[in-house]
Amino acid sequence: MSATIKDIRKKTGLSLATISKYLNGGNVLPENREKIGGAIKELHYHVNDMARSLVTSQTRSVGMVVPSMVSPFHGSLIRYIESELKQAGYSLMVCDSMDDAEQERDNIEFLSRKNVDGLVLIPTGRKIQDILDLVPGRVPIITLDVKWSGISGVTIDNVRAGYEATSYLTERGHRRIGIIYIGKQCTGRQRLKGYCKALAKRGIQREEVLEIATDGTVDGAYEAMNQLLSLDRRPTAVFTCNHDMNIGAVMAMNDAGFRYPTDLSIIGFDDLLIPSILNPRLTVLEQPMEEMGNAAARIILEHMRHTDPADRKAEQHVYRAILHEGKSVERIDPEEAEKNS
Amino acid sequence: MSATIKDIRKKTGLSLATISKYLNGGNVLPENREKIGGAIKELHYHVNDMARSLVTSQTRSVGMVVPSMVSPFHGSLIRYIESELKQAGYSLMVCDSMDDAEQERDNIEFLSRKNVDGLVLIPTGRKIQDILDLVPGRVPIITLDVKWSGISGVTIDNVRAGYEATSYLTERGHRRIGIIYIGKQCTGRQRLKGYCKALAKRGIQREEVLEIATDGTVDGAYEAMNQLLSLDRRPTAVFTCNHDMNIGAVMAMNDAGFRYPTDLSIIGFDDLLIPSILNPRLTVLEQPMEEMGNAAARIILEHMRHTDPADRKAEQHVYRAILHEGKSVERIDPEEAEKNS
DNA sequence: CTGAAAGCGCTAACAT
DNA sequence: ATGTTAGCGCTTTCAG
Repeated sequence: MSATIKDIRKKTGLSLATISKYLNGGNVLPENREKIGGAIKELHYHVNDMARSLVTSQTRSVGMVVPSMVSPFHGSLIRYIESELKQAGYSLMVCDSMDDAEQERDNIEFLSRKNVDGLVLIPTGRKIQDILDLVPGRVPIITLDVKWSGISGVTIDNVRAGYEATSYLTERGHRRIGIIYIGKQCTGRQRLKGYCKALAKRGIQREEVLEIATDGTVDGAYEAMNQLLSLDRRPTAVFTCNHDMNIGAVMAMNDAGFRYPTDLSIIGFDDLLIPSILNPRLTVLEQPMEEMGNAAARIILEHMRHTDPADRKAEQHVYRAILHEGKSVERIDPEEAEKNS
Repeated sequence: MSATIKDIRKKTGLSLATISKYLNGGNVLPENREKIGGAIKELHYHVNDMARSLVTSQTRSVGMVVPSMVSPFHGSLIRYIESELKQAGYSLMVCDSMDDAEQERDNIEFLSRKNVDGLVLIPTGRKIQDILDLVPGRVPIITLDVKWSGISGVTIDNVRAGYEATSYLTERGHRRIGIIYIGKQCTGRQRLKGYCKALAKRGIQREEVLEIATDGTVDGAYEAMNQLLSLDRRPTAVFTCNHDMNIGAVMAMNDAGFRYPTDLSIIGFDDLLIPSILNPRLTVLEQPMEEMGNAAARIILEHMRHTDPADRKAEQHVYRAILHEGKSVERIDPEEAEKNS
């Protein structure tokens, strides 16, 4: 039905090799180029990717595994990656892990079996090696949002982000500051680290009850926020460490009848619709989604160009989150707050 | 490197044909089944999809085109579709059209060229035929959210949803009701139709200034809401017809200093985090995302099973949106409202 | 039920 | 620069 290179051979009298070369950007005489180009137009010829795949062992597709497609944070990254890959002729196969490590494993295995040429992972927090074992060594893997040593990845400087968010609060008089972070992931733990650094700088003692590790989901943060709100000595401010957790935390406040910034200040993460739909607007650390997505695409493309894994040098791209000020943080008098608590 | 059926032939002494049959569920003697099964385990054999594709002309992948990956409405549908397809051994290639008809066209073309076995579209509103011409006739297409005649699809009863949303408002005394809908899409226009029906039932005159057609984006709804808010005779309630438009409308209210439900009542669409993070909670029509996603997956799988397009009968699956009550609609006195306007 | 053989459409040596 | 040829790994007639 569809034309093949044999049809082009018939039309041009040239050999399959020459036509193949033309198709793959090799050296072909100008006059022959023209002949072939003409035949291609005339016959509406398109390379048959399946045949090409069989011989090259490449599918020109990359797989992507995300914890949850419903989160605009992931959706947004997918968008930019997909767009870049498409331009390079690569398609993107996505798999949703439903915030479940088991599923994540299966997804990676599934995509490997689908012969993707590369893999972009936004890990849920699982160990590196478990995953690497699932994927043939020739298939490059990169991570997004999370950093895995020895593997290329795109992240922000999470310690810094945590530090800046927390400093923003301490500068406004807050001393009892809650944090809701992802415990099983370096990203979350680094944001916590930044938080600790900011406290230390002000000479504020850490308090375990104020630091709540969750799984990073809306529900997890909902419970975490409730926990903080039910404390005898409530924090005057809370730092939520990702997009979905902003949501859970705000929902918990709504349900418990607390209002920000009057009852409690809040600073969140990621500027994707949520902060700006809220009233008052949420103050957040905004990640450069487009840059991160584009970078991820470029890195995986680069790695896929090197068929020999030895030629692929792991590189970390570290971006910076920018504080986007809303009206969710109140300036308070530290001593006053201490008395009231 | 990886084992092939030839290796299995060597191990079992059986012919390629028999092994292939085994792989594809044909009739093979029990003892031979066992032999082959054993060899497969021993050699860690996996079918090479690329080789299989070349001869069957099937890639076991389906393409999906969405207006925007950032919207949880689309993300959510993708999630459920992907999950069902994966179970059936199909991968999902997604493309984001960035709310642009040009891009949508390119995406469909791109996926066709990637030899997807089927296509799931959430159209932005473009004409049917333009798109059908881009895709080989053998590739089944279905739509989601939007209904295209002659093509299978999954939707909700939009007229009914529009009617119920609007009736909910009229029953609470509202007579001047604004609507922000998608103009270029049947989905939006049907919700408008339901709106009109509900007005008519109450004997309320339609007013053009209250009916604003937009492109369905956050920004579009933002402007639309501003337009409504600046009217001399403002509506007492507004109906926003999809997830992203809820956001735009609420943002506009926030920015203009209006509060719901006191200054204005609002009823929205889709229950995906936004309604419940808002305070007061948004009253919305909730679509059964999981059912819709699953249905879409089942339909496209069914269509792909029939290699002859003639065997595929177009079917519409119509679900129902359920009103999920929040606190964004105020009960008012119609006559009082009339006097004040 | 099994085997032999042809071929899907393309790439990549290798020779010219 | 171009042509010849041999596969890539699998499915699928067609005989037996």
